[in-house]
Amino acid sequence: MGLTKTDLFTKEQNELAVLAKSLAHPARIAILQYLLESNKCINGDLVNELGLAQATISQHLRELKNVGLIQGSIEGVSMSYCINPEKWSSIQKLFNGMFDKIQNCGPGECC
Amino acid sequence: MGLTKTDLFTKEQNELAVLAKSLAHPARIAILQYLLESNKCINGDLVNELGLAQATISQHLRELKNVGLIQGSIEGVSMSYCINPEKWSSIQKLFNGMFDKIQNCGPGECC
DNA sequence: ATTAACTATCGTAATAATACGATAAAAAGA
DNA sequence: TCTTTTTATCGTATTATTACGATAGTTAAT
Repeated sequence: MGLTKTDLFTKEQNELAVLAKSLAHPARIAILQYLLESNKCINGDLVNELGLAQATISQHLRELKNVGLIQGSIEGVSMSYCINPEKWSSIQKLFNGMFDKIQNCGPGECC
Repeated sequence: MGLTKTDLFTKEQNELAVLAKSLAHPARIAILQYLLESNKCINGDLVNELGLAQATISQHLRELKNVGLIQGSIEGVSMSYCINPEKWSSIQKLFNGMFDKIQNCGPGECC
């Protein structure tokens, strides 16, 4: 046990969950917000900004990169990260596709 | 270690992360989608629908209830759950507040 | 009063996530 | 070449999540 039973769910449900998980930590939210403000950032910036250890920041950056929300390119001795605009737009559509499904209830239909 | 350092982040960052975490499991996505379709549901419906044990479903329902995304009312012997429309709308605004912050980059500004 | 139906909680095993020190690796500059 | 700067990865301790059986509690029906 303790293992998510992925095969019980649809592809969309798993995809939404994986993307939500990538946002499910305040450090990763902070990284994304920093990127949205500055357009690019390097690991070292974030170490100063967030107050977490360099190894921890690198780990969070990798998770965001794994789901495709950010991308990185080598810039001399450092690494430049930025938002992947296509993926960013697609995650927004995916979430809103769910959010928009709300319907108002008839009498006695809701709780 | 292993403990998220909540105090390093803003209230908004922590709030976004907590809400994202509540969506970070396919079973909870499935529960919400089922609620969006049917307007209400009971634990037993979901046990049949999802194929997880009753105790597991109940645990997921509790997490969604804890963040306020759903609410429940007693209906005879069973429990009727439904989406909390106010919270649903507020989470959508919160996420879109972040999603919408993307800006297009000038030349050489991105990676 | 007993039974049936349904849900919540407890206890617990298995797995995942978080954080960081230590170390490796790669590029730039002295 | 050697040092400096920067990032990634490994190893690991701690905490959190997931899943489920067992059990208790509640309401409705018999």
